[in-house]
Amino acid sequence: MSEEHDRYDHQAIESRWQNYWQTNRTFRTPGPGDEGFDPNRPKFYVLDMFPYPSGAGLHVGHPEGYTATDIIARYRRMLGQNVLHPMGWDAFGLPAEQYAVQTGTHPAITTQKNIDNIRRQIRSLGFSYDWDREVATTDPGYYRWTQWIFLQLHKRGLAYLDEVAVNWCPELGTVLANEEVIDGKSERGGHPVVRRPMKQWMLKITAYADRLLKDLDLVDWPEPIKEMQRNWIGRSVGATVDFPIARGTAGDLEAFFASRKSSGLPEKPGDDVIRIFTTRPDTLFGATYMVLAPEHPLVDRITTDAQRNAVKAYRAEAARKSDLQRTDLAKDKTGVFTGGYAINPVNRQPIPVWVADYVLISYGTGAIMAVPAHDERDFEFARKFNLPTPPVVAPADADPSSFSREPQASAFTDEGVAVNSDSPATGFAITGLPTPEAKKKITAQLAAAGLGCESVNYKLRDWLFSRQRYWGEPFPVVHCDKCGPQPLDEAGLPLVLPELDEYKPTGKPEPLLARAAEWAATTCPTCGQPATRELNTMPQWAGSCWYYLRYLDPKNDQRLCDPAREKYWMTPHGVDLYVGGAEHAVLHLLYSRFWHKVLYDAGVVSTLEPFHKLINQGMILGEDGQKMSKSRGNVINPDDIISQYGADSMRLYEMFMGPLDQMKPWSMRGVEGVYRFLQRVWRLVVDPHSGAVSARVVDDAHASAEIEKLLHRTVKKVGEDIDAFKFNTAISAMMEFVNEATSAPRLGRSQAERFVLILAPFAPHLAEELWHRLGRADTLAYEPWPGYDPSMLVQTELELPVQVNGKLRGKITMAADADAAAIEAAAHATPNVQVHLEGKTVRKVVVVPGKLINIVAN
RNA sequence: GGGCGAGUGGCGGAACGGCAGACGCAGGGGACUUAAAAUCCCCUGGCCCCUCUGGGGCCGUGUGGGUUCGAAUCCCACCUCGCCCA
Repeated sequence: MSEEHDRYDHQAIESRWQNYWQTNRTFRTPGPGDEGFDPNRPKFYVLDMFPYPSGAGLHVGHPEGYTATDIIARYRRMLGQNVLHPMGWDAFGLPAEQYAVQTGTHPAITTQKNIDNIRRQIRSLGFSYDWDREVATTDPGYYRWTQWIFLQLHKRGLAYLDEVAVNWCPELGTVLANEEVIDGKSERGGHPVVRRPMKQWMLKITAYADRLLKDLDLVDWPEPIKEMQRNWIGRSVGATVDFPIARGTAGDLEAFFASRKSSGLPEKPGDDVIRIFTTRPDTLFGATYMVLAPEHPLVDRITTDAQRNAVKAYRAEAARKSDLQRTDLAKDKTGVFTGGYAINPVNRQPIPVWVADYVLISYGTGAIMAVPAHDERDFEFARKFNLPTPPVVAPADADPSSFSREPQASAFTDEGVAVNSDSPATGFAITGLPTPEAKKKITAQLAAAGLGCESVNYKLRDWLFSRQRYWGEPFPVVHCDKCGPQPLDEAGLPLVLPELDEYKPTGKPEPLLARAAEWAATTCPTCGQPATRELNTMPQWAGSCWYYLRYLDPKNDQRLCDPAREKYWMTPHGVDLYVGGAEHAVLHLLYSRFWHKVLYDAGVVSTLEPFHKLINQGMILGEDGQKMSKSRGNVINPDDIISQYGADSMRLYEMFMGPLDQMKPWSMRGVEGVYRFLQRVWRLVVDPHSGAVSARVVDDAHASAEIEKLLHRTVKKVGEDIDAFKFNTAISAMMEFVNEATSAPRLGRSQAERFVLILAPFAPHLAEELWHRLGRADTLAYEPWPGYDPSMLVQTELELPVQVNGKLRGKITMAADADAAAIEAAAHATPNVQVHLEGKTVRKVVVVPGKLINIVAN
């Protein structure tokens, strides 16, 4: 009886090779200008969405994407490419600040501690990052350039201060972007949010709406993600139309229309006109009332004294609701009549103006013409408040001349033919025209009268860029009473965050930085007079908008990034592969694309888009099939898995679970399964009794030809599956190889080596160890990927299924190059086939070479 | 309400116009062992039949239709779940 002295010891192996990689800087990646850089190799930039270093550390979801990118990175290094594979920290953010409120610990200290912990966890998984390129958004050497980019935006007129209705969250002590508010509560923490007007920095992302939309065609992203971005941008074509507010005398109105006719449509509508955007100008004759959003500036002016109290109460109530609550179709419409009237420009009819919260100040002009006969929401509203609903569009198959003027039972929202849409008094006339022509004609008539124009509207709003938090990038701006807001000189950056002694939110919408009175007091860079620094900070999105560029040249203190390095790594289409969660489908990816395009216009980057191919990893659920959460107690901690089964098992299991982009539940049994596989690999090469190379590993001259063939097939499949991100089936193929190789008596040394090489991207520690034990001195990280010989893949004999009427009735073994006649003859000779053909006439025989034969008979 | 995606054994999944269930897990049987663990070998979709160390039939990829010699795969409708938008 012999003891096993040298079993698969994942802990020893993994710490040995992690130390080796670190001390030898195995994955240092030289770029242009660096020692050891080889410009002749093709480059590949494979990027993970960098994590927020939370106190809870790594979640099992993180290593899923990181393992996928690491496999790609290691594989492509073996293909001889220069692989850029960096990691960093999205380290500004609220949790560290909230912890500071509770304990008084400076957020920088908490952040550093969390980064150290999560870096340790990531290192323990053996990822091949170039740690020399690590960045943290909280590092002044990093945010100096975030501030610099802000100055470029400002210089281009893309950053401006505006008094806007914001989502103010008293609990968090900050305003939030629309995207950060869900169901009237803050996305983080679920605290109540109210709307209030405040002066804020805005970024003019709308100026890039068209390019952000169009250039989606350039990138290789999952179609649903592109679609979500398209919807978010929400481009729609229609018309802008001005409705004058009803005024004193008929003569005043005449004067208004006459002056519009001569001067044309003004840029700004003026305060006696309600400007609206509509995608259906062809329904103007059906407009029976108008609606202003509660926040609309004309509300006060138009409201009559009799209605003033009701309108005031209504506006207060609306301020407490979120946009979502306000637009929910299922919900009852609410609203209040202002007492005022506007004039429909196409027929000069006065129509009542209401205030209702189903109209959002943030969409279009914040006012609408309501056409209840042809819009669901207007129809519901009109029915509730007994407003008329005359039809002005008939279904295309109806007769327009006899079409009823009676209200219909429901809103007809499709295109059709305009009816009841002529006004001899004004000359507007579109009756009988199909919807597209009607739109065109009435828009042209409006333009001629100076009352409207064709226009494009976006759902996308400008980006609210101020936060009242402490732990974010300070704005490089000074407010001067005389000169207004003045940007700091670029050379003076970074503007470093001041120290605070207290982080608690004040409950007032005053930024926390107001507490740093000494820091805030400065002089105006333009006139030299005393001035105050901008006290807001930037949102967390800022730092993550451009981090992929800093990795290219992380230590440069002269520029954001050296142009030669940018060109080498980003040509021809940016980051080659970007992997992360689908939750960033809209915000991060849209903001990032926006900044990238601005930097492109500024000549800082050379590509139109930052990220070429995008993959979203799916969520990993708990063993109970539920989302992992502390309260459910189903959270899996990567540290536990690594200490018990090892990093290689963790990596392999996460890839074996199923397709990368799908949601899938965790299974401890599954981890044990891949752990057993790795043990089998170990025993295939190493004799566990002696620790020497197994006696099964022999000179190549004595290797099995069958195993050689299987190995070629496996090499081909693993390579192709990696290219297709089908890591689960690549692992299956390697399992099949190991099953066969284990039951074969001999394994050639080069066969063992080649198998170790294809396993290496998946289980790098074990592969390095086996490579070493097979007598190789160096790391295998840069060994060439094994090739395969296509002639080894062809089979001389094939087993072909034989079908009768599409049902499997037998199998025949044929030479691979057998002709159809021979196959047919062999099929007919099969006993079970004869049984099923008995008494039937063969009508047709389908022979698919190399696949099957189907005999059709009746 | 709209858009997109997904429904395959006891479980994760594979196959994506050509032998459904690769690979793994779980389960059953056996070998080794004083015993256990570990390891190795065999079986394993459901129902049924026969002359039973084997062989065969029917059913089966959410439901119902369709296209095709042939459909898990393509088309239409529906159901359920998930995500996004309203």
